Amino acid sequence: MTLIQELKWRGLVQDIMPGTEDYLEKNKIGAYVGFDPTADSLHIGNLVPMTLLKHLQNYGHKPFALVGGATGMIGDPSGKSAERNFLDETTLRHNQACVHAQLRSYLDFETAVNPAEMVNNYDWFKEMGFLEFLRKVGKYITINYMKSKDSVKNRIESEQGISYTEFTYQLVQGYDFYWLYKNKGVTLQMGGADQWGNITTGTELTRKIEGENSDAKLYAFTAPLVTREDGTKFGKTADGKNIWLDAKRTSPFQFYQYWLNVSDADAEKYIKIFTFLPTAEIQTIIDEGEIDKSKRLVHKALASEVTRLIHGENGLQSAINMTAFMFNPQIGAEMLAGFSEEEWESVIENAAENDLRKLSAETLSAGMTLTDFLIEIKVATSRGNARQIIETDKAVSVNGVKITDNAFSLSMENAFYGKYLFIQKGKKNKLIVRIN
RNA sequence: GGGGCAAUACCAGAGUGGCCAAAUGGGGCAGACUGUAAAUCUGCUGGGAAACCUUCGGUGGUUCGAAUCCAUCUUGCCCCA
Repeated sequence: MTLIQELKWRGLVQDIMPGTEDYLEKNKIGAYVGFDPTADSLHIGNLVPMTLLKHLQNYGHKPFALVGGATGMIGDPSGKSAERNFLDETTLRHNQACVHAQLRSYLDFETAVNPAEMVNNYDWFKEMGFLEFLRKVGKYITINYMKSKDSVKNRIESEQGISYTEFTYQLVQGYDFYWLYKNKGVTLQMGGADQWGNITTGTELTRKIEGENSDAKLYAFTAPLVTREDGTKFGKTADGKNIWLDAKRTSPFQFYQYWLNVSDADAEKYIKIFTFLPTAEIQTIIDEGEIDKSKRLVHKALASEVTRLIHGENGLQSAINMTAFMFNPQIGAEMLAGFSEEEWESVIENAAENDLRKLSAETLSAGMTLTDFLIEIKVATSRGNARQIIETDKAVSVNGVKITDNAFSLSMENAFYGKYLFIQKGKKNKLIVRIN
């Protein structure tokens, strides 16, 4: 199987420039994707481009990760309906450094043959003046060409229009490709499907600058945008929060759970896209999963593999331990009572922030009703809501014991070691309250 | 500049003087089933233990009583010039 054949099988190819497949088979080349430094952590929406780079590297090509220090200062109009705000340079610099660090643990920057390399387009744009840009870049591309790109066309036709700055974005990104070609020998650009327009501007620009007769030929392909079967946006929790790669923002446990909870169809799709398991092995897992759906083999393989890729073996182990704790059907009063202080602490260490609450000892030792307690730890939004979940839904358990009386009184007596309370609301919401 | 229409809870959208905390659908939460699924079914979904209080774009009226009527303002849509 050629690299492109495999990537197609995995569902990672949308548009591809003619000749790319052959080219990648016959040469060892440099390939790049760009990352927007809009936050100080990447999120799983960035995982596809990262995956592409890693596949390329595994196949012997040299991956370049471009951090868009310059482009990030402008804003890509692709997929955006409104003009974006600028980021200031300090923030941008900080974000770049963080993104850089995350990529270091994902790609191999150390290997002798084809180490990954990090570049920042701010480095070649910071010295360039406006006149130079117009002469070097703007001269080669017609407005007509630029206008025809979907990202631009949509915005021109929309009421709010598009600023000159965002309109020019594609030239800036296009020049990146040219620059990397000239200075780093990069001949392939990849990205999400929404990047196709910007990418082709780059190949077009290079051809124009180098002249039609030169042998300058750049290649490109894009990956489809990843969707979710349930219609929600990929990479976001139900309440719209991003799933980050930074363990401080999204714990390995939450990360693992995200993958474990995707639909059956998505699990089969994602295991191909996001893991590096050999194709034959993936097929086996899918086939075996089909035999007994309840085992959720595909989900587990997907969640484990991806968590290991991002958080390492330790992160995965912590996620699995935490999962075992939080979703153990046996978990009840007896089991909780058997926990040592060390075990509680280790659970707390692995827990996601969402699953932890803090409460002062004074508040609790004064004694409080379950109703007030639930409001205090933000499990209930009001007293009415608290009564609803306690008495009507009968959904609340304290330390593994179901409580259906909203006047139930809590005090220090209830806390294990005077420090820990375990609260469940329904089947899926479990949290640990740490008294301090 | 002139004329018409609209604004309702998280969203969509009924309600056009009291029976309206406001139909219905979606979403959300919980329960049954299950695989920590999907589909389906059930309950709940402004606050308060309750009396009752706050809510139907803003303000001010009419009325025993207004989301509903009147005036005015704001915003949005449409038509004419």
